[in-house]
Amino acid sequence: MEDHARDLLARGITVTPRRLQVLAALARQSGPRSANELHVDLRTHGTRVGLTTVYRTLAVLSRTDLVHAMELDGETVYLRCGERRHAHLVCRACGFVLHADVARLDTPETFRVEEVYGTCGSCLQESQG
Amino acid sequence: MEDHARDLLARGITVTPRRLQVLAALARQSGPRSANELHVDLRTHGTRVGLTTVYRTLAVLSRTDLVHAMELDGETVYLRCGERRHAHLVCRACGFVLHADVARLDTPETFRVEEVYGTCGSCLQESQG
DNA sequence: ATGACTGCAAACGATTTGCAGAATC
DNA sequence: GATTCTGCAAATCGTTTGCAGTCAT
Repeated sequence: MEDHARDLLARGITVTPRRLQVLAALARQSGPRSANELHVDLRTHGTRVGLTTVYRTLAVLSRTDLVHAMELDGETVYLRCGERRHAHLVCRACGFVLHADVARLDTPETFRVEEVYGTCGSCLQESQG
Repeated sequence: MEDHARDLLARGITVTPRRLQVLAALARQSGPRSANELHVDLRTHGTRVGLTTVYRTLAVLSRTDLVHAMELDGETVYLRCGERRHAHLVCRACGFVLHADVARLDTPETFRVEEVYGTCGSCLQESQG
């Protein structure tokens, strides 16, 4: 909890109860979640907050490296991550996100990788091998 | 034009004027386009067609390797590509799509790459170097 | 005739915005 | 007291669906 406050301060972001609550909600998740899912989680955990505020808070947090926003099945999902620069490998089949150190891909032109979408090993095997 | 018909047949898809027209519209583009942009292009080129049909036709085509659908800025964009298996490197800054042969990325688990989102070389330089 | 293809208008669902009230420094 | 944060309701926008008509086999 206090860690979250420190994280916000370190990035020059005003600390508010909402932001701490949203960070806490994100920390409870095992994978990326949509604004709506986080909203439900927050209310379940006794935080009365509007969906609009959840969106707005996530927007603020996503501008930092604390939270990463990505697209999955046509909706934006958010993942708590922070730490050193890394790329996300997102499996479209199961939604699992792997943090990888592949920050650059050497191709004809250098390309900085942010997210990689595809199918993870387990799902590849399941589907056919 | 005839090529398009052959491509459809080869994939067991009924050949209809609409599908040929949409494939032709895609062939005119230099990069990925949204359903709406393609709709405008079609009407501009004298094809009276409804937006709904454009969506439906793109959905059919996207189920094959002829057309690849991807997400850019919250909307689905479509790219004519076909040919051998390849991954798409999509630059979020300029929308440029690079076809790459990076079909597999060796990470802790094997992962089949479909799209890679990030920033291309030119945009990286522009923003800071 | 039968099943696929098309269009329009309406429905949908995720996200954003306008505005007024509450909280914070 | 000014600025930021918050919530509700309404608006937005891409996309999908219901339904009735058309086309092709």
